[in-house]
Amino acid sequence: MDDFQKFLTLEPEKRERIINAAMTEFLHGFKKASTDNIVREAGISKGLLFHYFGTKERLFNFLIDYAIDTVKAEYLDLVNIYQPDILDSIWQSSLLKKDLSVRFPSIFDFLTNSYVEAKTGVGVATDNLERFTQMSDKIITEIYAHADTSLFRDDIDKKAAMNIIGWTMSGYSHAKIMESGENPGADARENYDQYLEEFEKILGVLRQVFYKKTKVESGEPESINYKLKEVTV
Amino acid sequence: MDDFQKFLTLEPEKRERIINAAMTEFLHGFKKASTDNIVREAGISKGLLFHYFGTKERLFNFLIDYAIDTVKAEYLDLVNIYQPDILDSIWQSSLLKKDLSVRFPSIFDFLTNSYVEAKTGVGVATDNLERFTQMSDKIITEIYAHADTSLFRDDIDKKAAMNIIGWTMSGYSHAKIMESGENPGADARENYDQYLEEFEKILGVLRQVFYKKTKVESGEPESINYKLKEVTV
DNA sequence: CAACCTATTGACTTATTTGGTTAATGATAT
DNA sequence: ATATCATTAACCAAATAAGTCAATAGGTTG
Repeated sequence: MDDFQKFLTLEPEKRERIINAAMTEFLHGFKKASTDNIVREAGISKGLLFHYFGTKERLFNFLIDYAIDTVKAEYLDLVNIYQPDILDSIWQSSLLKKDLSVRFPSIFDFLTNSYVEAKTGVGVATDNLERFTQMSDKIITEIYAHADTSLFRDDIDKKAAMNIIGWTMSGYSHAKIMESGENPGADARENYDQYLEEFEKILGVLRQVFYKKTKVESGEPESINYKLKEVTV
Repeated sequence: MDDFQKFLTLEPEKRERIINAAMTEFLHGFKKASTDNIVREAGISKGLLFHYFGTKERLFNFLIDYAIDTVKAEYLDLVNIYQPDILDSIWQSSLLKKDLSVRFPSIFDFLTNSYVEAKTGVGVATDNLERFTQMSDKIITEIYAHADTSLFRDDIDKKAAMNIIGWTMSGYSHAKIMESGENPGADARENYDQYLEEFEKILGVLRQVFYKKTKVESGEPESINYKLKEVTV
């Protein structure tokens, strides 16, 4: 809404350093966040932060809008909701999410926590968050609605199967993020190959147990005929 | 270690109200926790809190020890690590965890976050947390070590299968906790039946896809021959 | 070099919050 | 009544809060 022109024309590295410092500090609630911590973490002076944003509240509202716009543009809009293979669909969205998390490590948690706080605590920027959450939910719903359930074995509960797949993916991401959080510094890109490799194996097992058997006659069970969408990695 | 006798002989309801208020407030870190918030949430005066615990730091250390002892006595010690059926094992531990979470809603997060903070932040009570975490890890390891992998289908990666099962369980719990958090008040016990029902269905699907087919000739695939351990519900 | 402009600093202010204290009060049993 | 206990709420000095502003750094133009 307002003009944060001066801030937005900063060199991207500095800009995102400030954004990440602020989002991370706001993770534990608006009130508990300290502007002193933000500027220390971002490596800028306090005057500069208030030069750009005026007040702590305007900074917070800017972050909400920025996070929403970013997640929309670089995640929600890129998800292919018409992908009939739910495993491919979730795999693709996990990749997108991971890419975004590398640039903005706190962005998803920031939005989630802010939404929870907005609903329970003091009134901060509720409208945009409410709309955004509804939009996110709708996209997830659509992904599941467009899933081709005929790919699944006939004898299993399809809803339960899709839930299990979803929880497995988020559980795996969560475990991996936890793990990488222990040794910071050159971690993300370093372990990324191993990460993808493991992830694909998990995916293969899910495919193996939930999908109908393909009519491939090759003896190796490893080689299953599917192609993963190539996404910016 | 120290004598918190006076506090521990309080009426249980008041005692646990204070403990829960404090654990919840400490969720976002030792420094950011405010004793004023704790006493307001617990419904006691500030003088009383400091009468019992002396300093904020002693309160925190007490909470760490209390949480560790409680989780050990009411969770870790009750888990049957010799249960060969990993699905039963995880199901049982999920029930125990849920029971403990009803009494102390923040206890697991409190320990997890405090451990993370202890390793990265200022030095607070690192020793006990380190030992406790190692003990927890060891038990999880033992559960998986005692799992009878011959129950699994021969053609799937057993490690991957067990990971998927674990993530599914934690993912389901997490989703349910989120959901129940939205409408507080008489929620836990109310939705508990439905919760168990859904949970059992999920469990059934996992059993269906990961386990070897049992030689039951009954046409209905719903009726699978297993018995869940009865745990205090 | 001088003049100018914008980006940036960090010491500063004022108000609130912090952890912690203490004198007074309420309650209970002898 | 009195002694003993738990409990309170006002209080304190120190720290921290958000926000300000005069001064400076750095670059561009003349």
